[in-house]
Amino acid sequence: MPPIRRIAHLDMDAFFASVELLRYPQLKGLPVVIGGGRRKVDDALLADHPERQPRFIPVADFPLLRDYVGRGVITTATYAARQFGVGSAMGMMKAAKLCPQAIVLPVDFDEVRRFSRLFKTTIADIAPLVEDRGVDEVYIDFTDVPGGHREGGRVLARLIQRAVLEKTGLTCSIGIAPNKLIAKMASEFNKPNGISVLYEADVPTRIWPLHVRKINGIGPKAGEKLAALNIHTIGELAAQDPDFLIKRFGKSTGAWMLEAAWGRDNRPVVTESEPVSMSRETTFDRDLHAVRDRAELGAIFTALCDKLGADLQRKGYVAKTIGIKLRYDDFRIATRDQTVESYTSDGPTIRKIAGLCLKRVPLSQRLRLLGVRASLLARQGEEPPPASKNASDMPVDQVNKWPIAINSIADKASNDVSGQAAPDQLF
DNA sequence: TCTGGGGTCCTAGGACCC
DNA sequence: TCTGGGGTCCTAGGACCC
Repeated sequence: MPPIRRIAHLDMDAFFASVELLRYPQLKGLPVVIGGGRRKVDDALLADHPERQPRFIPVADFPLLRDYVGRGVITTATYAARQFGVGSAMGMMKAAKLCPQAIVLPVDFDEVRRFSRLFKTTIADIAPLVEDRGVDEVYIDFTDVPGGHREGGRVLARLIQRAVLEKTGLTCSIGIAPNKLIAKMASEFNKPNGISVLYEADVPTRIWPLHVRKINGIGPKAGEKLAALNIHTIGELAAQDPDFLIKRFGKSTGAWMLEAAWGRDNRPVVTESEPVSMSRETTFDRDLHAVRDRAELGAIFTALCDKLGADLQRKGYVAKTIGIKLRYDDFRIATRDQTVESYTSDGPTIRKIAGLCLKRVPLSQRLRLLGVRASLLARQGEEPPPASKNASDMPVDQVNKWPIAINSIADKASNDVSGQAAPDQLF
């Protein structure tokens, strides 16, 4: 019989905000939100205080949420700000209404990534099986780590918390359970700077009372659908008949939901994985029109393609499928993909292919966001040989003669903006 | 005055091949 | 000639996560 698994989920506490508090300790305990603008707030602050260090800048000099203008969402809020109902993914303007006195700082991605690497290597030095789950979270397999089972994993978790705090000055919360699914839920039980240990037998008492939305994988849509079926808690979900769930959610989702509700999950902790896609996208300061703002859009488009190419090259990948993503002013999303014969990581080539994608999408409506995506990736120098001969394997310059759709859609778009150039000529 | 940017995975339909 | 599977590749959209 295999030994019981002990899987930990570690979540850094208010990560982005905590990183800023290291730089500005005078803000500790105050409502602070991170997010929004691309403005160099810090540069401006330091310019006003040339002789002083960040930690001596008076609190009164920091920008407030009430004065914030522009688009964007909250990335992280300090616990003091959360008291006011402000939280991750909330629009800045809505947050400003709830907590106008909060201090707002932009995300410093370089700094966040530096601390992310630091806390992850610190953990890996103690327990080597670490799975990356984004910038501020990891799963850790305690099962085969010496001492990993003591007090159900609590001893090792404490050791890791101490090491992370020593190396980074940051706190984290850890849940330890028989699998990733429960560990993820458990890590939220004692936030911040907490540890919680769960066993299989704890599922009915600790997990079943929770709302179904606490299951990692049940989002707004599934949550709503379950609510409409009068299923609110995980325990209520666990009591359902499998056929009932399968009938309403499909074979795989329905079956998975029931397994999840019973706390069953045998996914391994995976330390290495290859990227599936890379992308760059940007939301404009104001909605742009394909024709009327063509120069601005064209420049943004080229810059996105160049950045994507640079990303691919820096990471040593090439791509065979290039795609675009638009978000219209009404928030609808359109995507177009094109797979070409040869792999590329060249900005201008990406731009050429993405330009063809753009011709296949309606452009009469204002745009809020433009994005470029590379997929079907291969490591540079290890590209698999071409497989078959078909239309989508044509060389890039021949793809210009793409037989359908281009003209019909371009015509439609140009009709909508009569008297002006057809959008497809702009890119 | 709504709603960022970077991802993964799944579904479903059509083309094409055997 | 008709019918019918299965498998793979590609594309578009959508749910979900951090």
